Amino acid sequence: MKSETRQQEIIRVAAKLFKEKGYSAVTMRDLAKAMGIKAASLYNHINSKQDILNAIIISLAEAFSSGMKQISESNEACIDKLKKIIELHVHISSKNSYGMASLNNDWMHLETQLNYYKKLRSDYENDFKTILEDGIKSGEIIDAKPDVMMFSILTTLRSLYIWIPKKEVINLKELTDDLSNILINGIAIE
Amino acid sequence: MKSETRQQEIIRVAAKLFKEKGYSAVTMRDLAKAMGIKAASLYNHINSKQDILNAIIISLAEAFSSGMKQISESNEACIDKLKKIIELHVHISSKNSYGMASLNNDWMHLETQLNYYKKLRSDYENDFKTILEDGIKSGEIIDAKPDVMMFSILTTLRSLYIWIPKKEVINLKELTDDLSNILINGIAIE
DNA sequence: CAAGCAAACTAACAAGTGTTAGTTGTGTAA
DNA sequence: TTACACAACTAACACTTGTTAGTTTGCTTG
Repeated sequence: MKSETRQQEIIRVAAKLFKEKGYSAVTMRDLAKAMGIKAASLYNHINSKQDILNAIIISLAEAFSSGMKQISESNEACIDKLKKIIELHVHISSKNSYGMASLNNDWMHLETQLNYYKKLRSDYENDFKTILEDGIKSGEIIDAKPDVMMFSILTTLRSLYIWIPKKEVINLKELTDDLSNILINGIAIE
Repeated sequence: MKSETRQQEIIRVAAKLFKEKGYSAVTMRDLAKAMGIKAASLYNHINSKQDILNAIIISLAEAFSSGMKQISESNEACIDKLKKIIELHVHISSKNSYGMASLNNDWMHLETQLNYYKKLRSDYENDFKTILEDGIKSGEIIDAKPDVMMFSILTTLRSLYIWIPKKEVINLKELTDDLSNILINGIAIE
């Protein structure tokens, strides 16, 4: 059990601050104070503020990509794939709710990695839409506009990072099931 | 037909910039350039950068509050109230998608108005939850956790500002109906 | 003990920040 | 013509920003 390096610690604390105020509003002096050191000392462990953002966002984006790859390549029914996607979001968002804030709100401040991030995101969305389209063809889901369905489900999942930490106790399996039920079957009786 | 004042124009252009990069990353010189003037000239029309943010956010938050007041005080069925809420979000988000970005992402940069904003938001969410609870009691909607249902619906509605401008052409009535159907009845067959 | 190294420090920089003061030009009303 | 308000300007301010250079501290290992 190797413990966290100082660099990982800085990135973790940075993600927390970025969630509260956004990347641009957090200064290196803010981050240093939260770490209990001086701003200049941060540079013994990281190369730049920008690199911190890269580390936070890209690792998360890649986690979603590889999760989606596994799901989309499986032979499960469309509805089951959707449940797996919900599970993926709940899982990642609960483990790293701070980083998820940057992924959602600060991706536009990426520089060298911006195009890579955009590619990962659009691939993800295309896979998602394909799953829905397959479900419509196979008669598993209603014949509504796939992009409206995707928008509705995906924005809910993308906002989990705001909501999960607000719950005092949280049973992730239960949350996944509740969300699956609501997102897939709706909230109306009949 | 009184046309836009210079102040309103500045606020409108600011909202557009805030949507792209967030409040903190937009400088007064950025805003001035977008207006075709020098930064100092902005102060002939506005008091401070902070005041611009206040103007954008508070007017929107109040629009939602008064919309919700009308809906929650009506005698309609719960499901119909929900449809009205969806309509409210579609309507405001389509009219002011730039400002909605600030409302969602930059509210924490409010200063004097922060507590007022938070009050409006929590009142709004309480009214929303009450509508859901009433719907459960009256047997209109399923007996699932009201906060999970609210989270799911509300985060979708709060993200409309990202999505609406991406559609080339958009029929707002159609979008409202599609969203109502998906959010209320789900996407599964049966 | 000596050497080495990781990780903190102080001091400083050049650039960028929101904002103010005072000035200039332009169109309109007296 | 004069007067005046409006809306732009230039110049500057005090402060904050990310980052670098060079130095010190204290542990670990030969």
